[in-house]
Amino acid sequence: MPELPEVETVVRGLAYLAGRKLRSLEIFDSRVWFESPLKPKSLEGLQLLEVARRGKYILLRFQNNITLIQHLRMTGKMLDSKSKNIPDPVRNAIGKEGKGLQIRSRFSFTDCDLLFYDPRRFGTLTLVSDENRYFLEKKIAPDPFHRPEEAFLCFQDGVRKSKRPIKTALLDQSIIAGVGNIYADEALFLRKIHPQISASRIRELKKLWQAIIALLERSITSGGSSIRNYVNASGEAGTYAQKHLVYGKTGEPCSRCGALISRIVLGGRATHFCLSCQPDS
DNA sequence: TATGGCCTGTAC
DNA sequence: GTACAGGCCATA
Repeated sequence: MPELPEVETVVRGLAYLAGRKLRSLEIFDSRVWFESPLKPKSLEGLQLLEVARRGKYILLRFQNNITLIQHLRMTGKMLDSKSKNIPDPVRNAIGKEGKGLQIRSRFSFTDCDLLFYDPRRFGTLTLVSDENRYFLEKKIAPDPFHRPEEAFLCFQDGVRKSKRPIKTALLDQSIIAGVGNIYADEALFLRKIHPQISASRIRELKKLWQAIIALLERSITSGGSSIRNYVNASGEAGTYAQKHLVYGKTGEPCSRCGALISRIVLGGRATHFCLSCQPDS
């Protein structure tokens, strides 16, 4: 499920689109467009200037200060219709969009088509003329890679004043943008922090921050986690899932001490940790 | 601050 | 059949 490294991989995979003109944007499922203040037509004929990212959001920046903000949520994918290894359901649905199939939207550029494929329909497209206002309203923290100093201060502030379990705080995008369930569990394991400890009690926040950054960087290098159905724009899978130490390892021996990995539910999310390495106090 | 709902494919 | 996957939001 796309967290920051997976989204970054997608963004890099879409960089080749910069400079092209968008002929049309078709929305086949109005659900993905529900919160957009501008109409798809306002993009027609505009040049795509760059593909960027903030946290888990993909930013398609067009002329006239118009930005298409995309969130893949759980199962969203951006696929080039000409790519050879796109999933069969997508290939079979090309040309039949909007007939109950899972292609939710199509971007027609001057010489290629991008398909927004999203079986679970959680993903969103939002067209705005003021990017900053959008993120301000959503309370999304600064991006940890693009604005590291501000992002750390925001993280420090948010963690210090939250009494929620630290795991829950790490999933809060107003505290740190881009961390999801996988990297939250992995980061807490690396720092030997029990996921249920109150956020405000965590010391050495700089070390936790650095562990998260290092983790995200390593995953980006591997092209993302590719757990379940995540793929990049060409339909290729990342390899970082092979390096997970606790996520999805319930009942397996801890790579550090051999104790069995535990699973609890926190904030409604599966949480994996080593009780021996991450003591409860 | 905690919970349920949104969704549908996949694994048991 | 049923449980589960989880990012985010609305609601209490």
